[in-house]
Amino acid sequence: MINGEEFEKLPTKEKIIRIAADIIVKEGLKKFTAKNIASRLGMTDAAIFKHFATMDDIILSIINNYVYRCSQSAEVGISKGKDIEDKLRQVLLSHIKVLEDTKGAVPILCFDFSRSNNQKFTNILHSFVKEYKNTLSQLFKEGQEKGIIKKDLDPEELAMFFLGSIQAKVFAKIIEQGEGPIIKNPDQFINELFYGIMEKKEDQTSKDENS
Amino acid sequence: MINGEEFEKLPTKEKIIRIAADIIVKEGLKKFTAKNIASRLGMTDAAIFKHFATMDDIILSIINNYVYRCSQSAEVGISKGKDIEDKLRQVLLSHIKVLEDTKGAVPILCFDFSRSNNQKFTNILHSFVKEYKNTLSQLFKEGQEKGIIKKDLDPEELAMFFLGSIQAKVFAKIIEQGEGPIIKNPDQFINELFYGIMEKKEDQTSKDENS
DNA sequence: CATATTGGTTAATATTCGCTAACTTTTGTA
DNA sequence: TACAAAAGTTAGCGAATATTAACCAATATG
Repeated sequence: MINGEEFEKLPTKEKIIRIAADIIVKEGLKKFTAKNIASRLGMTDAAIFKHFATMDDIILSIINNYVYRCSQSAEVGISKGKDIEDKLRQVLLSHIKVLEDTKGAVPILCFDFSRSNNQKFTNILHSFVKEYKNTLSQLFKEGQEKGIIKKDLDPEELAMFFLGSIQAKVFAKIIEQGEGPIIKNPDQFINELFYGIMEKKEDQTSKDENS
Repeated sequence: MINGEEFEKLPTKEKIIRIAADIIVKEGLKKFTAKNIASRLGMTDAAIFKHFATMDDIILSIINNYVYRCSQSAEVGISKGKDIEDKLRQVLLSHIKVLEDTKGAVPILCFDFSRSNNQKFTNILHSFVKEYKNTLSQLFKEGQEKGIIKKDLDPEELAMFFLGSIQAKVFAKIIEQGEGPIIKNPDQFINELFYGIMEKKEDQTSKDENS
């Protein structure tokens, strides 16, 4: 279902979170019910409420869980990177890693809950997107100051373009109901993203962007 | 609500379709109920079933209605365009027009119903995406043959990239809950899409014999 | 004018959902 | 070992949902 051996070892509460996310990702919010979650666990729906007070609490856990991992991955990426371009690359690679790990849950949840009228969810998600956008656009700004990123681009729009491109990949996978990873070749994907925004380096052109 | 004067003149059946689409786009599938639709029309929920046998039939109407417009827009674009690049540009411009007209309904419906387990919906949507993808990738192929599009790019992936980029814009608008158009500057948007894929034109009189 | 159709109502049905209560089993630990 | 807490069960409540039936008013059409 989600992993197999590893999954079985998890405490029920964690299993519920993962199954719930899986249901929302693969079947949509309408199928996110106590009964559906419980049946995948071989339990009755009532047992769910021994672990979560309400169904909304499950959603909150999913959001916090995944949003947290995604935010963390950005910090890790920045600390790992040697220069601006490398930092950006690391942030994106980490992001893609979480993305694959969670099967695209974050963008899908953002999309679904942005349309729910539940203020609690949308607030968390909006501040996540905002924060993440700031992180990226800060890197873009620094890159522009150092002359490696084109100066005529708006950092904020660039950040949304990056987030949007990732969402686009998730979208494509869901539409095509593909089985493999969301982004097949992360390095190539990042190169394509960078292609339009990086200032051309005249010297030492070692272009590895062939497909 | 949707337009005002014009809207009032529509037959109830058409009103139901538009309101239903609006609800799904703005509030998600979970809020798509007979009662919600009816209340916006000042009717009771039972009246809905005088116009549609089942709720699924409403969804089918929405999908067919919007998908048809989207497909048509592609044909119009191709017939309008003078050369490959122009055809592509026209197709995208037409697509964006429908997109704005329907407030992003098509990509959202594709996304939502791809995750519904209703085979009827997904079949229609998948064949739409497939067809639309073919239309675009055919244009890309021709463009590659004529040497105006980079030859190392896979036409099918390119097509999905285009569709994905549009979806990303819809995504961005929903996340940011913006009020204006989904794509503020269509020409600029298309230029950005083209930037990475078009063969650089050094000058008009290149050694290319296809000119 | 007569009347059949259209489009609306209220009331009811079966089903599903979130959630609780009461009870039982499992399990960690004093 | 004793026993309280944790984690399950069944049964059921109240609300919401899709859909239908029975009824009624307007309206198009013969």
